[in-house]
Amino acid sequence: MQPDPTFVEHVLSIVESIPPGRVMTYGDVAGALGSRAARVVGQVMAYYGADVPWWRVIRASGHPPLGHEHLALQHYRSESTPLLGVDSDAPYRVDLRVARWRP
DNA sequence: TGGGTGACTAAGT
DNA sequence: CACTTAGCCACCC
Repeated sequence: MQPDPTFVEHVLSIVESIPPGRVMTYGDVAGALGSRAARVVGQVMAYYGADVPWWRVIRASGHPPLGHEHLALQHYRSESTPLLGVDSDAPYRVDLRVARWRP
């Protein structure tokens, strides 16, 4: 059961176009497709994101996908992605003001 | 055809 | 700054 690949292909294409050290929000990816289906982008990532740098796609709040915070953090430190709150015990978050990628 | 779902977002408390 | 509410849209049964 394969959904229409058009939407998925576009999502994956955009995610792959995000350079290291930069991130995009789900809403931005959806907007790049001319749609507002931010939630669908998340669903696509959950199922097809295995082969793309999914950690470069985060929420508008700067928090990484739930359940993958630790794994995402490893990638962020590896790519020198701007992080906030990493110095404290509280959950970290990406500095969208700097790391947000604008095509 | 219709209703439920979710790796979301923006606005209000 | 953290939690709640309503609105969204494509996918699935």
